Amino acid sequence: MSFKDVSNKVDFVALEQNILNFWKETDAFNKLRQLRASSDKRFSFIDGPITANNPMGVHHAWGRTYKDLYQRYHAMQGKNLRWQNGFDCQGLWVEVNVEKELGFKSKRDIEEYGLDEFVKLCKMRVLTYAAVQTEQSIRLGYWMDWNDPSELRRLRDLLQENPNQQATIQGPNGPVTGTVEQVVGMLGLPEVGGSYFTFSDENNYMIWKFLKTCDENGWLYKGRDVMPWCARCGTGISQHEIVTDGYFEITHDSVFVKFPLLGRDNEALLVWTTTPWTLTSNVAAAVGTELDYVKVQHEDGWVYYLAKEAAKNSLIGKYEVVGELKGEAMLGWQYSGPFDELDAVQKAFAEANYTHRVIGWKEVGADEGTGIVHIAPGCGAEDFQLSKENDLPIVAPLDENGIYVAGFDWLTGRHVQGVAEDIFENLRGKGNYYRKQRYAHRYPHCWRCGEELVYRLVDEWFISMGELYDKPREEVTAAEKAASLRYQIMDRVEKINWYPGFGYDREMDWLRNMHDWMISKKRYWGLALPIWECSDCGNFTVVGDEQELEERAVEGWDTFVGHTPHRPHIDAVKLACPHCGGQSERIKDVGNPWLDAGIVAFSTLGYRKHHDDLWQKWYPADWISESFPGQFRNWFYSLLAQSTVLGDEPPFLNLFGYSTLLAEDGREMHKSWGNSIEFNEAADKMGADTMRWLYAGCKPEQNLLFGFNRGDETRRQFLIPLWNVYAFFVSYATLDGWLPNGKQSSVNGNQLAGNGEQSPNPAHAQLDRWIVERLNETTLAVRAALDGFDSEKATQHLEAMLDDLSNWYVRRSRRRFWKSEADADKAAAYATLHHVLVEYVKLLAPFVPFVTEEIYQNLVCAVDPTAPTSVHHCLYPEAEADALDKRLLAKMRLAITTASLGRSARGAADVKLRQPLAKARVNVGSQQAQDDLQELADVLAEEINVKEIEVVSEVGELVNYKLLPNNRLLGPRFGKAFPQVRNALLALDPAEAARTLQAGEPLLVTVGGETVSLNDEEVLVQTESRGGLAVASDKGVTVAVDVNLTPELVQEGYARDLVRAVNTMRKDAGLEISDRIELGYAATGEVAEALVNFGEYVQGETLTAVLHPTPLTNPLFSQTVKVGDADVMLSLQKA
RNA sequence: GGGCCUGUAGCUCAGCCGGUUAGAGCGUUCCUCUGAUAAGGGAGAGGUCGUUGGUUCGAGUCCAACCAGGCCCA
Repeated sequence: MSFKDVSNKVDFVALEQNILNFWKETDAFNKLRQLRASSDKRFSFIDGPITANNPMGVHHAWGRTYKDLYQRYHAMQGKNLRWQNGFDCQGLWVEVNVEKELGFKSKRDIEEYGLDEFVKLCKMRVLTYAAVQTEQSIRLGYWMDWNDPSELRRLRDLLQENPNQQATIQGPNGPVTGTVEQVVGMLGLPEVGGSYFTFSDENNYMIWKFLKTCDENGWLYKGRDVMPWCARCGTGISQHEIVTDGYFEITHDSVFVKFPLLGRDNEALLVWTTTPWTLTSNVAAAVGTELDYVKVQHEDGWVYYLAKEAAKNSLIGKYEVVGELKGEAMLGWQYSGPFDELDAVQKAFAEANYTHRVIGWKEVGADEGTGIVHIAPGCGAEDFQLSKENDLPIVAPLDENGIYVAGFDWLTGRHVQGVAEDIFENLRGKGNYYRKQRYAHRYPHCWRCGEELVYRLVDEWFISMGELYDKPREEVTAAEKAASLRYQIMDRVEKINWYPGFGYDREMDWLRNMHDWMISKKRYWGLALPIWECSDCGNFTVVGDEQELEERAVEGWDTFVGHTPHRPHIDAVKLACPHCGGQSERIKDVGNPWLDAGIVAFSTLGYRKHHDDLWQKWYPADWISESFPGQFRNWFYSLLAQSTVLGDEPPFLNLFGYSTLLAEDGREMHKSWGNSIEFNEAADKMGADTMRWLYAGCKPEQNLLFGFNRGDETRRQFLIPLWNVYAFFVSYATLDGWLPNGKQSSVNGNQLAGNGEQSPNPAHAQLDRWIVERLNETTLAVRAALDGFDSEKATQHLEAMLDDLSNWYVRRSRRRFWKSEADADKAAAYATLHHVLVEYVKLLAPFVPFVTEEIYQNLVCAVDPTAPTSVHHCLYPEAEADALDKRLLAKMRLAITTASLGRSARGAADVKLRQPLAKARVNVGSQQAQDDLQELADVLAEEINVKEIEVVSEVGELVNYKLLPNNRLLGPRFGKAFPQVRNALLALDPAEAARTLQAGEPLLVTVGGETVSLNDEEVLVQTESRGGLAVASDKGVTVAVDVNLTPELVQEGYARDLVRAVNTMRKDAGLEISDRIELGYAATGEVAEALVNFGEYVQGETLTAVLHPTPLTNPLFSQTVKVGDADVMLSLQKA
């Protein structure tokens, strides 16, 4: 048994591939599940489903790093987990892509193609990308209960062949059989295992149950509203979906139009609109009742009315103001509309017995347009609202494809996009046209296909969110709350911890502002809304599950049975109307996809069938995590809303959110901008561990700038130093045949004396104890950070630990590993470094699962067959906070600071570190610190390369003393008199005052005739270097080095230069670290003397068996190097 | 229009309950160390802390207004 050799050159990407194979071969993930399955400690995580519609991106990898990190962390605490990933499957996202693949332009294409086949293609696309995303997630090192990707592809192919053929898949408790369609509909069920899919029967039927409950509470209704509408997708876009991404700045032709007033010759309202197509549906003109209007006589012969402030920007040509009036005076004025000749207009007006008139509206302003607003209740949300308040008729011009319906004469059959010019022409012909104007504004677009949205009058289905009461929340009564879902959700939000905290405010803000939830979509691929509407009486009824459907079906059940609850098969089922007995048909709409995602806290836990053993056990989730943007109104909201309807507990207890991933240039990633990085590319070039460490270490609430430069930096800063420490350990341990637990291989027969963990050298024993204390300190800090979902802080502690391990512990201990004697000191060094590395790697395992597995396999498994087979099966290290040796930690920190200052002081004097110096003087404030430094003097001497360290309480000529008031104490004590105290203090002689305070006596100063006493805590005594040469100070420590060189010191410096040169030559000559050499040289003067006086030292440091004062005759390697001012010829060969 | 967030070095960001001379990383210049080093260390240059007021003995930090940018909602 021995450690595997480790190269200090490492290819992390290749390493990760090996580890992936290792996990696969050893079935490491399933072993972990088994190890934890019977634990009564649990960590319940519910995955927010990823849309299985495209390969995943590096932004998904960010989120998945958090998900994997915290799941692994909790698994390492012995907890049982669910390990279930989720795929979001239904909705327009998928439809749009399938349409694109088929080259479809409109909904009609889909209907002609056939719903059955279209829906099948949607399912197939989901399976395709679920397989891809599964593979990518595995590559990231994300441990989940993954489906075999090839099995998903097999199901997809079978589905394509024939959905009705029989298929069998292996579940955890045996095979599951059914038609392919049925089997696909069962994915994610407990008896099938693997990821959940929101297109599953269980997910859909669970939503039915939810909707039925809503209906029973009276919260489900059909509403008529004017909504943003995508004419291409043929569907309404709900408030939840209008995201700012959908708003683009574009320029439209806006138009000024005359509305001639009835009974006033050549007098007209001047009206402005940015949507000329809506003029066909004009019903009223709105004015601000308090706004000032003017009547102007224009040179064109017309008299116009418009807002006073708007006149200058609206009118062209010469005009004269002939009157002023308030908007209120215009109320009720009648005018002839711009398209009164259209049948649709005449019919609507006749039915309502109405003529165009002026109404008042408080929102009207004069900043834009003319201060008279064209109102078309069939074409605008606010217009529609006004029509209800003012009892106006409605003219709705567009069908669902954006085509003018019958009754609009020459416009009928034309598409809304592209009629603007013809409308202008028509208005010109009728004399209503005034002028047009290019107008740039932010206009909503379809978030999926990019088409400009229009506003259209539609029937849609809504869940009522309840009234928003005009009073503080705490005053809302129980009865009011019972009637308002909004407030019930808010109560759940209170019970949740939001990370970061502003998440709470965002969610509450959304809940206060949200409208009723529009849940219908006039599309094909999605939840079949379980609403059956009677064609006779118009009443609707909601079906709560598949049994109820079967019981109530009066027709079409045979057509449907055996299929998943999707269109078109579900549409075949007819029910009897419970009100009139007539026939009810399912409404054609499908559901909003956030219903699909929001129900998973119930559907994936078998709420309907495994209520006690699964749902009770895992609900609510301990933790969920998603990217912030959008989710407050989407997933977080839908989870909350649905769980509130169905139960009393919040669906999750802790929510962790993170921001948006951007490219390294700070912009969004776009393929066309060339700044986009695909996940596979990042994994292949950067490596998963690098990516994960980068993600884990960033600030989640801030946007993350991601790219290869940052990846390189991360690798360089963390992974490579980690690897170097590991490679260092293994190369020396192998050389010495050292094994943990006192085991000893006989690789080279170099027996280590003693198995004890304690070095007989007190300084070394202390160093060993220190690094173990640092490990314990880090363990406590990392646990605390991760318990609060703060991986950023955790990585900071872990990086600081590695820095101490690499740049202090190993550097300070190197010689213990080099030396040829195998003694107890060396054994202690090995035992300590091995222990610290192994435990440190366990701390790191949830963050960087690959490299830690590699190191663990070698440091532990290679030499201990009884150890857990994977680092991820281990328990997370623990430490006792009370047992920490804080004294030791502070002491070593002081030494590290002091050494750093020593190097800095040398740098200031421009004396390189290899040149030994006679003395360094160190000053620190407290007696304790002085004692500590005295004890560590040998260490410091070596670090700073001086012969002697003198710890002094004063460094007189080297530093200036400076007195500063301790503002924190003296500010509050003296208040307004503080500046006087401060001045009095500054007037004292600093050196003398310092001596007084150091003697433990108070400092007396006179302020305004009064003597006040200041103690040593109230006055800060600082030393600062005087004039800088060879002195450095920081944090109350001052180090001064003596730069006087004696000939002997110079020679010793030369000797060290020579050692360095020879060792570089050894390396260049390709020698092993342990090879012994003969060394020849040609040198004169001081260098030659150095080689005589320090020959033994040079030989020892370079493993030189024989030193020849002449060049070798047949050297393996030779070189001339510069030492001091002289050239020295060096040659070496193997001894 | 309302709400939230941000503004600190060339870039990315720290900066606690207000308290001493505002820090780090990257980049850059110079120096240095290295038989674990694709590393590491030291130093230099680089700042009207968005602007203007206010509170205070004292403001990067608290308050107000404004400017600029972002997000959310109208």
